[in-house]
Amino acid sequence: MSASKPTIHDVAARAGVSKSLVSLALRQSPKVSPASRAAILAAASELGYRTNAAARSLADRRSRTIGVLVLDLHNPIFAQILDGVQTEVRSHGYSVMLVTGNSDPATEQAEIDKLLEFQVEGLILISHRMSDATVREFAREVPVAIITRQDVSDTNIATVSNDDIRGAQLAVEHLVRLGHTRITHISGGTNTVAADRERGYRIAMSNARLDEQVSVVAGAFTDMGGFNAARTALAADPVPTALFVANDIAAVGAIAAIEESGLAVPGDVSIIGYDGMALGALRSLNLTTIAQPLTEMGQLGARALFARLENPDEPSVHTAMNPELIERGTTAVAMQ
Amino acid sequence: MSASKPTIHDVAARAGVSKSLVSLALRQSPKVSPASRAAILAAASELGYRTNAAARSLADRRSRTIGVLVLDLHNPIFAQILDGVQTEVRSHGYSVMLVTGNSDPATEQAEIDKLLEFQVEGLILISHRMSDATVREFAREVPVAIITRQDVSDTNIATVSNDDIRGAQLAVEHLVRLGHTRITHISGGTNTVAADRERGYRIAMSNARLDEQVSVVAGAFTDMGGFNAARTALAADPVPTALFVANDIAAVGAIAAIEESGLAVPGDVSIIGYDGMALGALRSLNLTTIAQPLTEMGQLGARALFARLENPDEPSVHTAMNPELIERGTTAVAMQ
DNA sequence: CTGATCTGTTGGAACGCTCCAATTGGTAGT
DNA sequence: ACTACCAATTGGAGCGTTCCAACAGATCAG
Repeated sequence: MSASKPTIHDVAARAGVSKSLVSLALRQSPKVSPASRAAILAAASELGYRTNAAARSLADRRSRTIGVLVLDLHNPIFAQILDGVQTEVRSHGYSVMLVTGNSDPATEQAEIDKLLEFQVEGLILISHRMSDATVREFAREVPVAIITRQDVSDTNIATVSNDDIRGAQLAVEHLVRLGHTRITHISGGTNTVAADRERGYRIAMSNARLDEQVSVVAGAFTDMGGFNAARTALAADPVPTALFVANDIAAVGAIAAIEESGLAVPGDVSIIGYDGMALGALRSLNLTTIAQPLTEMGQLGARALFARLENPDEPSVHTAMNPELIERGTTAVAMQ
Repeated sequence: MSASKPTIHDVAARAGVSKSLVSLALRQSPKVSPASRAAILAAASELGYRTNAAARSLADRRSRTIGVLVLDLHNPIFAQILDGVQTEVRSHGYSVMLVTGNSDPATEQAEIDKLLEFQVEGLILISHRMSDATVREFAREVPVAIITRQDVSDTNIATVSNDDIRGAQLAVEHLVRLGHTRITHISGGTNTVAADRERGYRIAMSNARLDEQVSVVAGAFTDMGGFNAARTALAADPVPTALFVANDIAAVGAIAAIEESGLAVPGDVSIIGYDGMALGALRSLNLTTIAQPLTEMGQLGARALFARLENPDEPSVHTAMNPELIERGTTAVAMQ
């Protein structure tokens, strides 16, 4: 009856059995007699016993835990991806240890170092800002799955992504079909996803023989990033008639900038985003976008990780999902 | 040179010292000679050594980790609160272990059980759906801080909240000032926060001698919850001229419902939300709301937890922040 | 009634670390 | 030269588990 937490020994003493039998009973071993089992369970609950995960993972040499890094909790699309990840991880009897590095590479790396110290058995990166070399370094210690990236190739890294280049082309093609020519791209910064989307924009513009209209304004994957970049874009002469914004959150910011400048969406300026975030579907936003199957991607990422965890010889898979145009209310036929 | 992870022994062998000295050196003890320190650091990095957190926390009998439960990652206000929590926790040299129970009490409880097995030294609940009894049970094991609730009183539970009743009154008073009388409340469900906001609504309506106009439609703290409830509210005859929606996310959904029914915001119907989420500030939403100092609340919650961690005799504090009206574009003078 | 087999149970070793008391080799004070 | 002290280092015990080999006690075949 010490003041500190009860251990397996305390339970054993109270139930009148050995610590080994308690250990067995607590893990539902079939070789414990019903009588002992009942006594042990009763003793455990009377004492408020809780198994010490640190001790267990030490003795067991496995933590049954997956580390998950999320780029940015402020963007709700990551919650959607996380839904898929959590479901899958839990179904395998593992726990998720979730961290975020606030889009900062150094913080991300520090957080992952911590996860590794906690002996996570695998790592899922839901977007990140670290260098490929850094990620490969981690992949030497545990299997890694990257969601939202397909460019890293390594035997111990699985990826799930959508084809951002193709998706961006879909966006531009949609605008071109509506008669737009002055289509400005608001980029998502200097990361690889943003780079791919910009590249898709350039390819599509070129395909449409609009090379001379190509115009890219540096933005970011945040609402303020989209807001500020849209302001810059609107200062151009002539004003663009359409904006392809690198992601949905930034697109919401861009809409704000347009409306603030006295122009209407989509009357004066059409807007198309990227991601397919749930919020964009609401009629008050009603955002035309290129959607990725977010939750499914989360699930597939986790599944790919467990495939390697269960069979380390299996090669890492790289899954590419199809981006899909969702036409809603922020794009319309070009005015002139 | 075994295949598995290097331990402190491997480092010791390689550096030609004892494991104890390695342990000391790795924890920056001043009593290690510069020469030994250098040799040890070199050996550690050559081997790719990483300290095993499970072993450390077992031996140390402390994990230097705080468990954080978030109600719902889909609502970006929790990311704002989390920012404050993370900053504060890190500044104390602790790590955050983040989980979410998807607004489901049973899942929340299971996740917290896991956190406790990992020997977290404290618990921060950023909103939750568990019963007070359950939370008190946890509080018997570790100090707890609840953010966004003030009703639980227990020596081992600190709370940080805003005065939801007062905030709701502010919202209604604002609408009344604008000349509204048919003010419908869209509630946030059956949790205590929603109950307080509804109570504030009723008090304010009564104070304004609008008892007969009181009308509450059951909603939820989600965009779809707000959307569906607003539809119901708009089916009333006469149609309300203003909606006080229980939180911002639901308010965004409510705006969608209003616009879909052919009415204008704020021309036909005024809307005011609650929370002060960052997204609402964008001109495209431009949501009038009652704001809480979210990030600050996160920080204060964590700070209150550490106060008790560092000095267990200190009584738990209950901090109430002031809610504040932020008048933006979704509320206007009543039409008639 | 004996030996084999099975069921339930047990103590000890190990997991990788930290802490502590003890030890070594100087260096300084008298 | 002897004690005293200090700085640097060490082995061992212990943290709360799990695993394993070993062991009692029943049961059963011959």
